Amino acid sequence: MQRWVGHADLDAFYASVEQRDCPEYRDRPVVVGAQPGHRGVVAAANYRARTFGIHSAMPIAEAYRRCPNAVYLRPDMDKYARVSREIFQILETITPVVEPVSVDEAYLDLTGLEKLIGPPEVIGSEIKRRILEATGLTVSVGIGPNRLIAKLGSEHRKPDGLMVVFPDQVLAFLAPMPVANLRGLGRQTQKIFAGLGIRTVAQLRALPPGYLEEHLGSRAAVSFHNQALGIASAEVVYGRGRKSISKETTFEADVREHDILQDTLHKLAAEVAARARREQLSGAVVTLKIRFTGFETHTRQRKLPAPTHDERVILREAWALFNQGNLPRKPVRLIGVGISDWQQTETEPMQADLFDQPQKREIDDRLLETIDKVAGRFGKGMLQLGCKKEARGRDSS
DNA sequence: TCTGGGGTCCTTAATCTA
DNA sequence: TCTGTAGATTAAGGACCC
Repeated sequence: MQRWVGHADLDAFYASVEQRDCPEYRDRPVVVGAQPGHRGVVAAANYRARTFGIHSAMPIAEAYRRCPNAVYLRPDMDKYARVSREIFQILETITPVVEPVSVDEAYLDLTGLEKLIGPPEVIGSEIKRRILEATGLTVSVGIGPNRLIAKLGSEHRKPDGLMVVFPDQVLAFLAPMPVANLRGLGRQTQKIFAGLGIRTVAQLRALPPGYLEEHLGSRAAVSFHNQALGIASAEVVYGRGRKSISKETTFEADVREHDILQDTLHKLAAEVAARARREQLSGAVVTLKIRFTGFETHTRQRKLPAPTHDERVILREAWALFNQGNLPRKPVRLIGVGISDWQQTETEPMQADLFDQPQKREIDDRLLETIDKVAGRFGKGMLQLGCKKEARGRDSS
């Protein structure tokens, strides 16, 4: 059976949501990101703003220079997350196998849907129609025999595009593309390719095997060589879990004072811990990220004897990493903290700040009551089976 | 010149362990 | 018991993505 992978990518997502919600922004350049006059970059720019040369990751001061008349908005991440959830629900009406990449992007396994919905173009149109009708937002869709082709397809016809690449069209589709379009090829690698005089995928494909390896190492060489031939994974992973939670902040002006740094770290640790508790995750590795004056960035991490989602533990470890003595003594531009390396705890520690003693007793009593009922109904064997299944981790359970 | 925030994955080196 | 070594784990940094 022919494998079909879809890639759906919302157009200028943050800016489009703001424009949809505020009709007076229609026909105006909209830039979502930092406020002009502050430190920060562009998170999203609508297509009108892009005609001024504004693009995401551009310093906000530069964007303002190019277009002082644009609408400048701070991101409203909660709102985008709500819209995103709505969109993912719509995607799941097409296929249950949806792999989110970010808030505005997902891969879909469309294999075998031809009999149900129709040929790939019809499936793509249906995705676009359902999202537009329900949310008022446009999406670009690429469909191809694997993830790479699907992704390049959705990029190819942006905005509001639909592109289907059949297996026998893959090589011709890729050939004229700039190598910069390939996955995992950023600024550094582009410099190397430019130095070698390679601009297009066709040129890359024509290189003798081994040549790339000398300049990029074996792993990257194999990856780019395969991509040039259109060879990539067609696997779409449903419900891929996150691997870390982190929170960081850049100061308006660089900071020397330890009390400000510690206070900030405390707030960040509390947010990380709260998010971890909400998602029922405990991490055994705490990471401190710190950026000094001059953009010099360091990370320090430490593995804990037991996983945690307790802000006090996260703060204590992060502060200890900061004071280890192996970091420069310079003013701090950015500070951040994260946890990772999820591990199943035998018994989740109950948060002292969430429940008082009588509440804890009540919860314990009700828990024991429930266990008795379940054990009575299904027998101990079933109860143990349930516990084991749970212990395998939240993804599999 | 100016470079946010939240992530993933890879490479390399040091350290631990069998 | 000592020593050398291979493989696993940990830690740090960097490239890349959205």
